[in-house]
Amino acid sequence: MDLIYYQIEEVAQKTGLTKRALRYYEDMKLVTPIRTDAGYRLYSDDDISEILRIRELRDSLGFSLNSIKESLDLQNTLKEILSQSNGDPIVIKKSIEEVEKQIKLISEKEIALSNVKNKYEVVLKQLVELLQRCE
Amino acid sequence: MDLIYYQIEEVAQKTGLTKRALRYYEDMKLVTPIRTDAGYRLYSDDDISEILRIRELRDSLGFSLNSIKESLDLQNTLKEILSQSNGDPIVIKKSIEEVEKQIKLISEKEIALSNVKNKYEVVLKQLVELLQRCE
DNA sequence: TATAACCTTGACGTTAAGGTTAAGGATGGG
DNA sequence: CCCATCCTTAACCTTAACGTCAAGGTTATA
Repeated sequence: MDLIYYQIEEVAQKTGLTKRALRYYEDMKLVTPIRTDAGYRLYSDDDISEILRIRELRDSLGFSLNSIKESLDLQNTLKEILSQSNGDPIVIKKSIEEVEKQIKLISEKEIALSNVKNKYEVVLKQLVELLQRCE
Repeated sequence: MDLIYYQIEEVAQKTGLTKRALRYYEDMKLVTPIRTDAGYRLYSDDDISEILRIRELRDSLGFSLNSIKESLDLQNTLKEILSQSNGDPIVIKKSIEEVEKQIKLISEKEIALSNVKNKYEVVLKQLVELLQRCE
């Protein structure tokens, strides 16, 4: 079974990004589709799910493309480390620290988010009560 | 007891923003410190906590200053609505919808965040195991 | 009263993340 | 073979969120 590839226009539709953004992401080395002999970009399904993950990080979490790249790079080195079933303990410890730092960062964001959410939920409750008294 | 006011430099230190950013936020009408006769900005403690909230929204959640402004404006109109103990039911219903929309948006972000966090936690666990086997 | 250390408003520069337009090659159908 | 419809790179434009002077007013201190 050979792989299916998509041209840029189709990928744009599938991911909700523009063609310009897809090309820009390639410049940033966030995705690297293969090319036809004529130079056309060909995206695999893996490329597309990668792009969707990037989109989620960008849209939902407001990460910059640079920090997204760092995050993806980190995940790749982690994969490498984990694939070799025994590696340098020093490298592993460093990676653990890195990952813990990321998790901590995310936890902070989670707290900030839930604060904002709580605030809105309090107001929502008050509004609903007010509406009931009005009717 | 009269209020305490701070000049811009001190506010910059207290909030971790630059003076330029503070002036820019005033241009954006995110904060409006009072002025001395000579035109110096004077920030109150309330101004400072407002600025800290803005910072949190910007840093942790990646909101644009525009959407932060919209959010703050919404909260102000909500306060007004809630202060008048009976208002126009139509207005109230609209506000409820607005708030529900915001909460939904935040929930989406929360899910996205926890997905990313989970991914990292799985990797972290694997790394810790790998380290133990190495030692 | 002079001088340093604040503050002010411009005004132009910068970076990220694309939008837009131009000029030209590839490809598929009639 | 030709035309429409894809694709390519290159180059310049745009917006947000400031950074960075520059020129000048204010205030505290020696």
